[in-house]
Amino acid sequence: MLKTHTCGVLNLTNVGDVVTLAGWVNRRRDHGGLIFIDLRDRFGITQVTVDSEQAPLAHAVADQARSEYVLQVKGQVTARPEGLRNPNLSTGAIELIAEEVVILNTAKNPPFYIASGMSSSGDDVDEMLRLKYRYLDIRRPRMAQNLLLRHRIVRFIREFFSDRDFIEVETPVLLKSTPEGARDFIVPSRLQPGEFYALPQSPQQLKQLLMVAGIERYFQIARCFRDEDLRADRQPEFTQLDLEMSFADANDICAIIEAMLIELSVLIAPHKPIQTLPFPVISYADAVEYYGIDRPDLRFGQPLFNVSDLAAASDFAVFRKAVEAGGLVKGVVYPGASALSRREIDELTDFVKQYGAKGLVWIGISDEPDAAGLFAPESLRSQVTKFFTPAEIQTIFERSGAAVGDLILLVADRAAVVNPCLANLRLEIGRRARLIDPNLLAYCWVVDFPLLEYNEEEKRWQAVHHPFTSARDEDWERLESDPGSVLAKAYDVILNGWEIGGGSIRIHRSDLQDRLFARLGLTSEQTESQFGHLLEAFQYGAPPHGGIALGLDRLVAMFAEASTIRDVIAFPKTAAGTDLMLDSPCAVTEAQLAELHIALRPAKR
RNA sequence: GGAGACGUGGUGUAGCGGUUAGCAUAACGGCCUGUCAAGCCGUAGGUCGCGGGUUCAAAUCCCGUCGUCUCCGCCA
Repeated sequence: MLKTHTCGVLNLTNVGDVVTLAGWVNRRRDHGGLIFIDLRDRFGITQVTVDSEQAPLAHAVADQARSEYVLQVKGQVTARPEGLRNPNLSTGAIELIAEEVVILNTAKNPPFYIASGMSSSGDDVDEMLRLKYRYLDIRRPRMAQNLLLRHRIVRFIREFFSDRDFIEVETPVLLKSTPEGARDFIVPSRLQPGEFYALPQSPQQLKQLLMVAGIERYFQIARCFRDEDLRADRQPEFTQLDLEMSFADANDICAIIEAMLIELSVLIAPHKPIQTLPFPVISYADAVEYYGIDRPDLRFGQPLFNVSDLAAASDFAVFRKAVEAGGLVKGVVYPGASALSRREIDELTDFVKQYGAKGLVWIGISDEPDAAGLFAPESLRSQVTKFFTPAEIQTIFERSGAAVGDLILLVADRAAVVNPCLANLRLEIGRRARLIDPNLLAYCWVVDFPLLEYNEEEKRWQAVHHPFTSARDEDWERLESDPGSVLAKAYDVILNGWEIGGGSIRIHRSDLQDRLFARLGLTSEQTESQFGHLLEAFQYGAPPHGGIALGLDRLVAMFAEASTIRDVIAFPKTAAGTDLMLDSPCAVTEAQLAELHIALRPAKR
C-alpha cells in the first residue's frame, strides 16, 4: 500500500510515529515558508504541515500542489501546540510534519467545490453538473456518506436474514415479458431472431418457484426495472430487498420485517425515535377514510373528516350535487390558520386544483360559539357560510375537531379526487404549520387491501397488487359474485408517508390461481403462454407461501434524509431517463442492429 | 402525453427595457512560518442555454426549442 494509515485515524496515541498518508488535497493554506495541506481520503482529513526550513525538498513539492492533487506524504505524527488544535477534525489534535511529499497525480480545477464547507451558503451545485461529474460528486462528503450508509444497511439486511436461515439466491436479469403491471424494458435476442427478453419488474414469479423448489426462506438484494416515467422516488432501475417464505402467514412475514426494521432503525439512526411500537396496523379502508391515501404519514395528526351526509341535505348546491353524483365531501383542519391571508388561501386552492379539485371551501373559526354551540356570523370567516344553517356549521365544526383559531378546509368531488386532494393538502398543512418532527420514524402497516379494482378504460377487473396475491379465505366465495368486495392477504409497510414495501400471501393452488386469472379476463391460452410454468409448478406440491419486497432506495433515502433517491444511488438517471455522465442511452451501429435482426422505425422527434 | 419552476464568468448568485452586466467564491501571479472557509495585494475569466420576434434599444418582453428539476397522468 502507498499509505500506512488512513487520513481519519491518527490521534495523540500516534505521536512520534513515522507514517505515510496518501489522499487528495482538500485545501491548501500557503503561508510562504510554511504550507498547510488538508489531506483527505475516504476516512477523514489530516493536516499536513510542510516547513521550508525543516524539509526544503518537501516544501518545494507542496508548493506545486493544488486542490484535488493526489499526494503521498511521509512524516512524523506530532501533537499540535496547545490552542492550535482543530476540534472539528477527528485528527485535529495532531498534524503530520512532512518529510517527503510526492505528487502521485495532478488534477484539473474541478467544475464544482468538492472540499466540505465550500458551499456554506447552503446552496448546492446544480444537479445536472453533479450527475455529469458524478465521480467528483461522490468525492464530496454528502454523497460519500450516503453510499456508506447504504452499504451499512445492505450489510445489516444480509446478516439479519442470513442469521434467520434465509439464503440469498440470484435470479436472472434476462427474463420474460409479462403483460400485467408496469411497462417492461425489453432486450432483443441475437440467437432467437425476432424474440425478446424482458428485464424483471421484480423477481416475483422466480421467488415463488424457489418456494416450490423447497428453498423455504429466500431473500435477495435484487435490481428491478420498470420502464415508466420517473419521479424523485422512482428510477427506471431500482433495488428491492426481495423476500419469500414458505409455511408462513401474513403475521409471520410482517413480524420478521418489523423486527428487522426496528433493529435497523436502532442501528442506523439511534437518535431517531420510532413513534409507535409495535407498528400500528391500519386497514386500507381506514387509511383512505382518515388520510385519503394508502400510505399515511402518521408523524402528525389532522385526520380527514367526512361531512357527505350533511352536504347531501344542505342548500349548498356544489356540495349537494357532488354527493348526489356519488361523490364525497371531506375536509381537513389547518390549525391556527383562521386569519390566513386571502393570498395564502388562494395558494391552497391552487394547490388542491393540481390534484383535480375544482375548488376549496374554507371556514375560519375566529371566535367561540355561544352556549348552544352555535356560531355568530362574525365568529366565522368563510365564502360559504350563507349557504349553511347554524346547525350545519355546528356539525361541520364538531366533525372536524377544529378549535377556535383554526381554518377548516373542505373539498367536494368524486372520491377519486377528494381523497388524493385532501391527502396532499394534509401534508401541505403539516409542512406549513411545521407539525412534522423530522426526527420521528412513524412506521405502520396498511392491510386489508381490495384484491381487485375495476379498470374503466379496459372494462375489466385487474389485480391491485399482482395476480398471484391470495384473497382472504372467507372472501374467495365472492370472487365471481362481488369481486369489488374481496379483500386480499396483502400488506404494505409505510414509513413517514413513504411506501417502503409491500407484499402478500400468494395463491399456491393452481385451481384458485386459474379462478383468479379467469376473473381477470385472461383466456386459458393467455395464462398458459404467460404463466404456464407457474401453474404447472403449483401442481408439484407447492407449499403455502408469501413474501414482501422493500424499496431499498427509498429506505436508505429516508435514513439519509434525502429528498430524492438519486442521492442514495451512485449513478442515477435524470427525469428523462438519461445518464449525463455516460451520455446514455445512445444510438448503436447498423451492424449491431443487423445482428439483432432489428430495423428502426423513423424517429418521431 | 400534460402543467409549473429554473437556465447570467469554473461554481453560487444580483440585475427583470437603456448598467462599462454587479457580488461572493474558485482559478492564476505576488507577499507572508501557525493556518484550518488563512490573510493582504494584483490579474484574468461572460456571444446572459440556443433560435426567432417586438423595440430606436433585449440578460430583461413575446414565441419556439434544448436541458435540468417538481408534480399530474403512468407506475406498487
